[in-house]
Amino acid sequence: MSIATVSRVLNNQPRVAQATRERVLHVADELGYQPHSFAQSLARRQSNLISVVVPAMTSYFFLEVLRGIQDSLADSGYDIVVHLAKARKDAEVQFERSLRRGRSAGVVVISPTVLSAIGHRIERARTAIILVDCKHDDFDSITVDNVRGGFQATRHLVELGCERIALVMADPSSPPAFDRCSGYREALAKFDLPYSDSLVASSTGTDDGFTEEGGYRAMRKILDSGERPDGVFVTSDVQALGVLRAATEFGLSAPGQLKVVGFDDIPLLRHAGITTIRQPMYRLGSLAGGRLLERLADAKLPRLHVVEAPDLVVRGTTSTARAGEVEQFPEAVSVAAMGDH
Amino acid sequence: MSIATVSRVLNNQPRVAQATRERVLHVADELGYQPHSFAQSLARRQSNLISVVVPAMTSYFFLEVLRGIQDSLADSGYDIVVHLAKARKDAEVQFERSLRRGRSAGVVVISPTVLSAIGHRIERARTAIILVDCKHDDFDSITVDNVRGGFQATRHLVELGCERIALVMADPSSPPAFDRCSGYREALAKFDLPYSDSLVASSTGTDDGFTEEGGYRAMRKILDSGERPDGVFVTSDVQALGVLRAATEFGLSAPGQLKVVGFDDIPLLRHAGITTIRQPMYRLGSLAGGRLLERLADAKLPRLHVVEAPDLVVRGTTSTARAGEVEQFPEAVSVAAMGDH
DNA sequence: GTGAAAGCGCTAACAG
DNA sequence: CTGTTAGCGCTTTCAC
Repeated sequence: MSIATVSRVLNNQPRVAQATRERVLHVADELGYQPHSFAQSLARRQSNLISVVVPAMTSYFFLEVLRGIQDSLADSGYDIVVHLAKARKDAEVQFERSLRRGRSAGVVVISPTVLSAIGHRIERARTAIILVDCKHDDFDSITVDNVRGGFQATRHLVELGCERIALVMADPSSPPAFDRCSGYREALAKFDLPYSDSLVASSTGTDDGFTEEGGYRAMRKILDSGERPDGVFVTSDVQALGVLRAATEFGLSAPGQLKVVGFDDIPLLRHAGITTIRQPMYRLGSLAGGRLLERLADAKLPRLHVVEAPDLVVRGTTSTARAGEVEQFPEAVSVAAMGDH
Repeated sequence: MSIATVSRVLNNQPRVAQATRERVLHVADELGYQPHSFAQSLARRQSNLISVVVPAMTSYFFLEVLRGIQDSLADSGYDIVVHLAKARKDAEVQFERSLRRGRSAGVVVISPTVLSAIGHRIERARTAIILVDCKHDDFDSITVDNVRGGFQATRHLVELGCERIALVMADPSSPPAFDRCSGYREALAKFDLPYSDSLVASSTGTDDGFTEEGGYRAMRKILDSGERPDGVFVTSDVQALGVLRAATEFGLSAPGQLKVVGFDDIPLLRHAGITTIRQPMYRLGSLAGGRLLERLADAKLPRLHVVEAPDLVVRGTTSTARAGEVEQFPEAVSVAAMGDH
């Protein structure tokens, strides 16, 4: 019984006698033997590690996406190494590390903060790479249609009769925030409502401004300037919390004097009754994991850009009818596959 | 210039001429050379991977703890592999995998769900193991004093004049929930308040009952039975949300007719104004990471059991004074070091 | 100071 | 079907 035979059995290779196979399996089980994955990787010239690079945002978004990735990779034999990138510069370092030193088979990069930091460096990578929540022509990406989300939110406000619709956005350098803003402007244009700079404020700072405090300050800015919007689209639920706080300070309550639409639909915040645009976070993760597996199996696959559609979820901040009950308006998912350039 | 010399330089070993060293460094940098970590691990007979086993709870708790671990390990050269244990049985499998197949240098196991599932199996491990949020004599552990937290919460209610204090707890098989309950009973005893089964309800199900729905159902049960508590301690903020919802349905508002104290102090829920017992989640993680590093450096260290003290944070559900403002009553941290048995 | 050589634990031809 | 023989890329004695 040679070591080679054992290897064959453990890897379910054909040319082994049934008797030998059983004997090996039996002994291996008895000894609690586990192949050394590093040695395997070295000999096979392929890793069983997949890196997930995420920004240090303490957000629920990351958690859900990670869950999706993890689930989709559960039976694949790959283990997941998480690289939390604290700062922007850190993201670059983390990425390089995960790519080279860690010898991952593939990498999932979540969120645009990271992408913009990595920039061109990302291009020369030979590993399988999937982008989540950010887009780049050279890599597969799984994103949410933020423009459409912004449009839906704004349209909802228009349909409710709002005529002075404000926008509280996060740091404009964050692609999702920027895109949601674009949707807002598109909707205004489509419904013949004027765009006014004084109705728009962006919150910056920690987590690209996706914070309660950021939302609060941005809304204060608008209100302090004397503007009195009758509706406001906020680029995240967390910020919407701050917007509501600012509104309350000015004696404005939702949905009466001010209708508010957020973005994300964070489960933990459902009780707050914020009308919002739901992102399929878990799904983004599982799609990314699935695609990574496909690409790992065939590196020559054409680039795939999946764009998931967000849903409007109506709650208390825009509607008094059946308060507490969740109405949904799911829309179809659009997938765009494009060949290489 | 041999491969051995290069290895020496890259590992900062002494016996190398300065000139050679610089030349190697220069070329390495130019080529963007990165040592293959698997090969290193194999040759050195030691891993650079640390496994973190977490329950699949979609909770903020895990995220914060992970952040703490990650930060404390940032400059150590270790990478983190995350093992999400979906089900209880899964936890065991994940653990075995992380321990053997993955050849981790060390493991951090978060949360008791996982521990109870692993049980005795964990004992024969030779790897460095740190437990977070659960305790076992054979391993280092970092926990929060849940009994004390439960006591503090209940005492706070007593001091506010409550005489019929209810308890809404999660699945009693969850150690944290159980301990918080113990603290509740201790406080009742100390302040000469009778304990009544009809004032206690536990929520079970998903995530060990640490859910909004779980809290809602448990509170409904108490209220439906005709009990009219004037205060309630809930074993988590998420559950407290459900408790408040149930109370509202019965026309009880906080803090007027019913004072509510939760547990956790989840940042995302601060706006809800729930008085709560704060857990230092991030700190648990960074302590765990730090301790792991210590143990990795010296396996013969005596067992260390760190018990962090939680803090009472008074908010709107128990106080009308200065609503919105956060008062804190931090208490000292207690650390208990015990030798091996 | 530096190089040659022997593995680390496993896989993958290549013979038998 | 099974054993032998090379490595995978790096570290580490042990000579020189």
